[in-house]
Amino acid sequence: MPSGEYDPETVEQKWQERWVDDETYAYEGSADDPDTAFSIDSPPPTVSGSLHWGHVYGFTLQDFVARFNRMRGKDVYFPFGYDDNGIASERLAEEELDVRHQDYERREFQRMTREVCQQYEAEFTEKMQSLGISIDWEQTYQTISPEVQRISQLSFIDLYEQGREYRQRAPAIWCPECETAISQVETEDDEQPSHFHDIAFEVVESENPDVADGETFTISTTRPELLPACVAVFVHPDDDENQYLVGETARIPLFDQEVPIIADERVDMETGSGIVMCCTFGDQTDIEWYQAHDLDLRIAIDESGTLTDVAGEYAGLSSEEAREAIVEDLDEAGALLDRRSITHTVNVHERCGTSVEFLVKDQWYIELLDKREEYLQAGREMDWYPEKMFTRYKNWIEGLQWDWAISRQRSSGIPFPVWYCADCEHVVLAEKESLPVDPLSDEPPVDACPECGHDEFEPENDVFDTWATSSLTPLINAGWDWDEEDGYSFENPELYQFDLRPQGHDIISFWLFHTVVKCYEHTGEVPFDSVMINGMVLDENREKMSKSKGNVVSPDEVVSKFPVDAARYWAAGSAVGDDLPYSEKGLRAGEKLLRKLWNASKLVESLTEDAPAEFDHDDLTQLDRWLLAELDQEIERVTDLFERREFSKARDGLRGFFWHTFCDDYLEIAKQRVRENDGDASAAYTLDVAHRRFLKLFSPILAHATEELWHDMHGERESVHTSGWPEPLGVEADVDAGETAMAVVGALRKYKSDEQLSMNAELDRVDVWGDVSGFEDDISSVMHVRELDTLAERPAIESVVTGVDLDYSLVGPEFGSQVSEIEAALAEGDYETVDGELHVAGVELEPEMFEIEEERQYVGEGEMLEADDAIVIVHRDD
RNA sequence: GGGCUCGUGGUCUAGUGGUUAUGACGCUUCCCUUACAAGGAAGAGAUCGGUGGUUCGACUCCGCCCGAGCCCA
Repeated sequence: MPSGEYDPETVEQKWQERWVDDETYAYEGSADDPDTAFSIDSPPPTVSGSLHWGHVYGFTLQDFVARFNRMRGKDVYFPFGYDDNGIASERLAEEELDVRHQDYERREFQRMTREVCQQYEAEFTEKMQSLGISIDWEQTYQTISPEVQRISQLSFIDLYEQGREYRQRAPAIWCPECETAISQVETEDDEQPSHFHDIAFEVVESENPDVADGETFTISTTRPELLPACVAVFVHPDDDENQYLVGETARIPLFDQEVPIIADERVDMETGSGIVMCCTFGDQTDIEWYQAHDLDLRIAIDESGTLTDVAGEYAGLSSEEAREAIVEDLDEAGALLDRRSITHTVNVHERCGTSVEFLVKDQWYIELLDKREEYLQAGREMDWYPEKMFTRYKNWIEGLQWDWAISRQRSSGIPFPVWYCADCEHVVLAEKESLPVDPLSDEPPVDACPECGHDEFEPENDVFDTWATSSLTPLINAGWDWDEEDGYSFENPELYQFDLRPQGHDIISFWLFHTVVKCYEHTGEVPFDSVMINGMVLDENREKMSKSKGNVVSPDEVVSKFPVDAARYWAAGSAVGDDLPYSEKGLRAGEKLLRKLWNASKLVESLTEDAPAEFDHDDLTQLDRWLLAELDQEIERVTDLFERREFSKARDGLRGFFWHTFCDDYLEIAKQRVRENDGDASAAYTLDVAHRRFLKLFSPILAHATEELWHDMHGERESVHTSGWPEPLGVEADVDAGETAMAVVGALRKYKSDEQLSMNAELDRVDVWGDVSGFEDDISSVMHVRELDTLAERPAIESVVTGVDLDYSLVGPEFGSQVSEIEAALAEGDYETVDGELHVAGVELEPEMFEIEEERQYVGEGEMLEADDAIVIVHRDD
């Protein structure tokens, strides 16, 4: 029995433990029908350190969907993945064990990483459970596990066999610090101080009379160390001043290679001298030029950022050392015209902040560009919550310029299951049944090259980009595998396609997109029925939380200060897809609702001790039927909103209905009826029924408090979360009369408030004109009216016409530009009504087009109140 | 530089071509009413970022400008 004050700390922890112990949220898996299963594929969070708001918010929104669907009778599959296949966990293991991954065999190091991650996984599990997320803890996976490695390698082989993958020597974005290739999306811009160097280039002797012997021109560069890599010089076609150079040949100072001077629109005329050198490779444009003009390759910088033999005497220097040396020598040679400090934007690796290089490497690619239209169509087939987020997916695909590079030159990660013939470079794949393999430790499946018969093989050193694995979570969750008999198939085919994919809006472009591509190619089916995009959690001032700003509020901190249910209430407060600002006010509002629910429940409990379990709905009083009918409407509304994932509206509407209609209007009356009418079976029954229904409706959001009350008050064994969503009862009621009655009560409350009377002050006599039939006693009892009469006749009032109110939605289309004339005439009072029609400004308006506004003045005894359509007259004897 | 999103009382927020623009928090006044004063009742407070246009009518649609954010260059 609920008593005293609500104690969320005890209650929440109790239920969190019991839900896990009882496996309340276990996926039954007995149904084969995909319509009965409701499957969720959450992007697994990186397991290193602590849970942040992005996780909490995203998972809480998913939990609303999961709980709602579970209540609706769905068999919900809500798994959890730990992403520990990546640099973060690698670093974690190295730190924790004080080792270097290079010192271990890849497989051995991964085993060690798995062990280190276990404790972090346990911590994550505990935190997720302490947030009351209804995850099935029997359904978990680690992205570093051998099972997931097997799926990743199967995925590679499947795509290779479908001809969707290729290996190419191609420019790769390279981080010299991490010594790995990275993808375009792993780079970011950074403003850095640098120097602009004006360098004189000599024009090679020419037949052209416009070019003087020994003529020079100036190029400006921030990277003089790339001079040995220079393969061309570019001039903008609109650059009249320098146009005479086009077609000539330039000689590079210090290095003396001769390069063509070419016109191209990609030159930025505003920067430096407007003449620019093109190197292998300084930036993205250099690559474009290399491809467009079929230029030479002069690779002057290697993987570690060291200069190569191409740089002659500078070979072996780091690029910084080489820069200083070259600048010095240029100066000596008289070719350095100027050197000045600037800040400019450079491309850096987002993880370490090092400026990236462009290298030419052998890389594996997944082909994307040829199927852009198909992937766009796949995106269209999913339901987007909110719909507008589809645009981001669309823009991303339309802007794609590169296929997807999946090679990473790292020593740890999931290896490519590939060997190459040492002689002819023929690709040898691992056998599918033997996966996972590591070519560095395992032998290839053939003794001799099927192509040339050579018997030596080179293992592929590279590992997969982590996205190549992260994009497989639907396949991991549904148990995708291969065997001789069935080929590729699912262990749990009913889960695929997944009903819900949650995703932060910042990573739609790669995580979601890549997942759609991979799964679509493997199964021929779009992996998700719907995508739900969550916004970012901002601080109280709507600014992004960041460690450098010091405005980070941790979830732990909040949950230790506020009930989890209050945090869930707050999380339901933004439209899906919008950012969610951290808000103590929001949390306190949640706490208030919990308190209200608790206190109201205490009262309901005290009133329903003798409530009958059954009661013929036709025999309920008007008021009780009215409440249940209103509740029916609310159920329909809330159901619809939950289906559309408009949690904020569902929350606010339900809160308002519970607080005002149920507590303020109904409960105030019902408590007196039960107390005064010896238990009042009709009211007690209604309270009991309504209260159960409220708990169900609130349960997806206020998961803990509703569970506590459900068990405590209604003695149920089963969890409220599996008790079934309420269906409308279909109770017949005079809803209009009920609403009029509530308006009358409201008018009387206002009267008492205005007259500074207490709410339980007695009123001698009240006359009501208006249909409140069946509610008379309810009004009298709650407002303490001694004698309540309903008037057959409208009380004598003087009506003063104050104006005419037009229905513009009818008048506008009908009369168009005459509307302003009509309005002017009405304002003048220049109109008359004839047989219900309004004659004004030379036109006649039908009765439905207007309403005569009247102010009513009561001239009889007592005081007149207006309550919607009803009129209330209060008589006081004093 | 390009794309997308968003600017509504002091703060947060609903809303959409057509009455008096929703609600919450805060504020003011009143009320201790045996579930809850962390409650209840009432009230004040907004020319809907700015500016042009379309329209009989714009918070809503369109253009431009200003401001904030995200993604991509």
